[in-house]
Amino acid sequence: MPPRKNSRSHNVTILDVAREAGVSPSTVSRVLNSQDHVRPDKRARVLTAMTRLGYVVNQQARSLAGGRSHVIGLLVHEVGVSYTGEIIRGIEEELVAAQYELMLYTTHRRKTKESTYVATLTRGMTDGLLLLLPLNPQAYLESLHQERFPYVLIDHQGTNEACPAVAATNRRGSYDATSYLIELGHRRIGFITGEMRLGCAVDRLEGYKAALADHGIAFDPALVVEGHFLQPDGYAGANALLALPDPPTAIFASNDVSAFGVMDAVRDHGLRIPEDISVIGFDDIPEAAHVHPGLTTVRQPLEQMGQLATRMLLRQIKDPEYTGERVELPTELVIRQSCQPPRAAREHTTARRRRLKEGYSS
Amino acid sequence: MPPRKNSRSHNVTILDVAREAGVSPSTVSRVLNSQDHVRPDKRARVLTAMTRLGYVVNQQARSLAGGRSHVIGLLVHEVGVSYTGEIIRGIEEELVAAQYELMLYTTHRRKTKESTYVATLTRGMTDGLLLLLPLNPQAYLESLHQERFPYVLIDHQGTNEACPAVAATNRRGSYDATSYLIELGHRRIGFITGEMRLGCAVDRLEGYKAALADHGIAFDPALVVEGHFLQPDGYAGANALLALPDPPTAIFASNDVSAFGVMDAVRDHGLRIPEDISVIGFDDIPEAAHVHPGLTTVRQPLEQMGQLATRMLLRQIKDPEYTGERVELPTELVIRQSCQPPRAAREHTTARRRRLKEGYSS
DNA sequence: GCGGTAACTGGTAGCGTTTTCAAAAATGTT
DNA sequence: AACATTTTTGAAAACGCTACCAGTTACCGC
Repeated sequence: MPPRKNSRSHNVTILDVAREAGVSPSTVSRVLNSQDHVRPDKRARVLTAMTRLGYVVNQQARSLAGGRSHVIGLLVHEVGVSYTGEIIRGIEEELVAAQYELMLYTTHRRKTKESTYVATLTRGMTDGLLLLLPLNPQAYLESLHQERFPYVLIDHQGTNEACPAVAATNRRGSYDATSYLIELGHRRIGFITGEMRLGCAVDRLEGYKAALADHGIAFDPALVVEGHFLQPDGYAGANALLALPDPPTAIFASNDVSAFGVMDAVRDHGLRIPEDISVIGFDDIPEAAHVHPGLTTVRQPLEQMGQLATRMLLRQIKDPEYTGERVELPTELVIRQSCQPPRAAREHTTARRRRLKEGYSS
Repeated sequence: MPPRKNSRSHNVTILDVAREAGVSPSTVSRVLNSQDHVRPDKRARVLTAMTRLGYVVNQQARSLAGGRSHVIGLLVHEVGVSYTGEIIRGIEEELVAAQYELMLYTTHRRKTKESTYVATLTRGMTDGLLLLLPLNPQAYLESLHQERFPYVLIDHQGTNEACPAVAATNRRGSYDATSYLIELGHRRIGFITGEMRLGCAVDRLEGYKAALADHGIAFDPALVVEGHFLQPDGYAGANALLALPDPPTAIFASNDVSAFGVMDAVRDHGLRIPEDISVIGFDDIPEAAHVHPGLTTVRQPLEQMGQLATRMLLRQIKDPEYTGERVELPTELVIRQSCQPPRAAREHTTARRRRLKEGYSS
């Protein structure tokens, strides 16, 4: 007697479909995988039989039999931030079109040996892996590579150029934002870095420096504060910058979330945005448009990045010969209301002094 | 000749482990599933053989053979908001302990017939389903129920009391928050609702009304503005409330995100929080603590809710007899800096008038 | 020591697919 | 009409594991 999974009634299998349609299981399988070499009339018979019986393919069996599992894995550090959400949206869009499912792996929870970890991911469960902004991917990247397991990095500047990856033009975006502030007339521009272990954070700092240099403005290390892409970092950083003897007239935060922290700090000092201090961010997460004043920021095409990465991964899965390359998507300066030219030197200082005093006394 | 999956070398299976350890495949399987009835020495031999060979279990085969798939599905409306993120964190914690994996399904992307959809979910891929704040779950809830497929609702007030679900004491939390404001001395309290198709939003409005009634304050429909849990809703709602001839002295937003919108609007009116207007939220997402002033809010134990739901689901999977019940976790008022007593009537109005004028003129 | 029970162990038949491989049918060619 | 191709088809063997069924061994009380 065949063991039943549960007490549940017998699942309909391709055998049932085959019987119903009067063909062999092989033919049903061929129809399922939309292969050629099936006569149109039989294909139609199979299709109707499938709908009549309410057949649903069993992925487990399919993948065990040597097919693909039709699942890809997403390795992500933190879910629940807009940045991740936007990218996942892009991934899902592409996946649903390709009839693939998404397996979520969060890195912070893992304590097992990396090697085993990758093996687990690799073995059967998924056909490929998307690595979203990994902090230290060297460990598994190597195993992945030598196992020739399909993967794509998202938003990571690998040391290895050969890695299939998609990212945004971080350096360029940062350069543009800084130039924009300079062209508005700002000369002292504060900068709050991101998590400097991440290549994108380094690139953004470099873009800032390059823009300064190209416009003949000396780089002042006092204007750079280290952060980690978090709101409190922006808050603390801005506080430090505003306490400077000669504070900046604009602050560039390495991502929108920390820019929100900056905005809070600026307001806590009794200063107004953009009248007293201009603030600019990076990412263009949805909140940037919802905040008041609207945050001027550098748009990363997050959703598009997710889509592209997924397409690259799926292509790798289909065609083992294809090894994706590194792609950079263009950033774009999104101008909202959080920046304006600084006040003329004299008027500026007096007005700010007055306002600072007011702010502190309240 | 056995067909090879790829050109990859032969995967190590339990047969290899069995040979290496000098036992039968059955014994290896028993060790894998940590069943009893295996002598310690053999178990040890198997374990060492497994590590020596670098064995990794093949989940597909395992589940196909009638075991569990060791995967649960999470049906979620929107990923990338803190609310979801916190809950997922809780889910993951529980899952990693139980050696389960997480499959992510986002609802918005689906256009297929519900019935097929559930069947797909049900068939093989996952052992159970977590439904996070589903908008209209009736469709699949029914099929799920009659298929006796394990599932747990998170943060949803089903019409059916029998549904296994975990939620927070929304009504009570809202009652507490409103009472707190009343006890501070507020009499006119604005309320911004959440998405009213969701039970939790309805409950929160009810809690607000109940607190008002219990304190002998007449309910004024003019003070209630409908929102959908989004930041712009809070902004627009607060603007509407502040434009009232007799504006509220405090605003209660149905979730933190819309409370942030309220804070923006209040500031745009040149008013200060909490001196001129008190603001209170609901959820206690991480940002609530990072914003300035810190947002007083009603804490939902989101992470804990995720954990509990997962535990309930896993228990259902293990024990088909067990049908989870509805559980409500207690909310807690988290007092930060965004509320204070309203100014005494006279001083209050003059001060606000002055400030309003200032705000508008700038 | 002996039957009886309980703890172990191995053999093997599936689970539902895909994938050869070869046979059968259809098509084209002279 | 006979032959050479090319499409279509079906049978059957995996894929790696679990679950059932016997068969072994170990333990216990007499």
